Amino acid sequence: MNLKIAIVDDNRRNRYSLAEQLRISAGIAVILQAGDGGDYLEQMKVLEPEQYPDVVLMDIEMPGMNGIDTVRNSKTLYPSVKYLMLTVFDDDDKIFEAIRAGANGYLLKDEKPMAIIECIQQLAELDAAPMSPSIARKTLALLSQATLVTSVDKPASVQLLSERELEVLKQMAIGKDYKQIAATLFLSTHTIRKHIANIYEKLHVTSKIQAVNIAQKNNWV
Amino acid sequence: MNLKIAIVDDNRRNRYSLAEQLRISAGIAVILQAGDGGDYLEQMKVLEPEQYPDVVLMDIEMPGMNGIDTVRNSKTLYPSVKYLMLTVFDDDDKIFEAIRAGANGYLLKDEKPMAIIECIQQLAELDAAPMSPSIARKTLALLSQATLVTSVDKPASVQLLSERELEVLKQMAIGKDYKQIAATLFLSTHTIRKHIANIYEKLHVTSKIQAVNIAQKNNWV
DNA sequence: GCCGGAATAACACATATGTGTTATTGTACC
DNA sequence: GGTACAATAACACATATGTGTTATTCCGGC
Repeated sequence: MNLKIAIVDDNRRNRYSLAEQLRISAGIAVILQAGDGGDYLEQMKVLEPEQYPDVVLMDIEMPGMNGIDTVRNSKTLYPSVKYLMLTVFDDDDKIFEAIRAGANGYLLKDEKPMAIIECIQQLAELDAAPMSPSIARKTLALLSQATLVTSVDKPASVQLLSERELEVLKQMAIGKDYKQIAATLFLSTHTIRKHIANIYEKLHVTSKIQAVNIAQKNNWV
Repeated sequence: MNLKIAIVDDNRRNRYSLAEQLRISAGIAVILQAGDGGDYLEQMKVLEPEQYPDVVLMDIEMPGMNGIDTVRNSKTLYPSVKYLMLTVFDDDDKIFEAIRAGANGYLLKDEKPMAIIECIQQLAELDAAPMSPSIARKTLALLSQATLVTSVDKPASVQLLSERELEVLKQMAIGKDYKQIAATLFLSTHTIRKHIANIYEKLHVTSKIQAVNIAQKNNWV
């Protein structure tokens, strides 16, 4: 089989011990390690498609680009790569966000190493979706509250703001600062500042909160 | 531990072999067997609460009352009983319906007996939600199409923030800066800054937008 | 090929904001 | 009478933000 695995975690110790365990317990090769999302995407850029990892173990809580944004970004670039989220918390919103972003599985970090290995193999070979049972429970709870929506929407004509500006506005709305938005969208902070300045001019406001308020009132976010 | 298990399946052979496996592999007692939902509910009626099964293995496809309707009906009567659905199909709609009905776990019938036993124990002891990986995958797919309906409610205990802090938060929410809030509330900007710092600490956030987002989500403004 | 606009990027400066610390006052509770 | 706490106020410092200005690249339309 010879699986190719990547590990993204800001804690170097975690990465190494996990990589070591994968190697000795299952002969699985960790072909790429990164300390945050930006780092990971940088390293992916120089790989040929046949070198892509089969499964990426992705920490959620990281400085710089977090695990969820990283999955969202890379799912469009590398749709065949599967992501197994690792987290210390089992926070409802995070789980939902990660799933929407395209995560293929969701494990708690204190899962036994053998269980993690098994999940990696299931994910890679069977196209299954492994979850820690406690995560699965929350997933069910979320689903039972959810209403299936036939993907409605498209308010369409928000031609006032450009696509790019809308993206920036969405990031602002969830409380990110310049640096974080820049990291998420792969732009410089200078560009983000310029976009925001343009947004303010178009909306006739002078601060983040005012802009976000207008966006929310008009259902742009 | 001594778990009490019930099995509901229209195929007598399935019931017996499953019961036998539970008994010899894990010493788990099957205290009740039924061939369909009506049968199951009849038998439950004559039991005292302390005799209720801990976990019920529930087939979905059955003549008479099917597994999903059975769970729906019995969840109101016996809320403490947990249901582990067993099915040969992994049909999307069925999964969603079963979850809404109150199923606590969802396994494919061709799961290895040891895996089923493990799931029963996890469900009973840890209050977890075991799922076959392929079911989990479909669950994720459903969730990613779903829109969370927060079912609102609970303004109630906003004792977290003081009255004064709430006033300040409201002013923040409409886009005022420190000076404007101070002027509106006849306070010094120093005081406003202190209030806001306290608000951040209580809400575990670090910026206006994040604080306002929480306030709006909780209907405080 | 040229033009205009959008997206990108950079620099500089004045303000606003986030954070740590300290202090005074009023008031409710024991 | 003491004390615990909310509200008020102030200071200092490091960052984040708002704003003005300039420049390059890419793309669609004429």
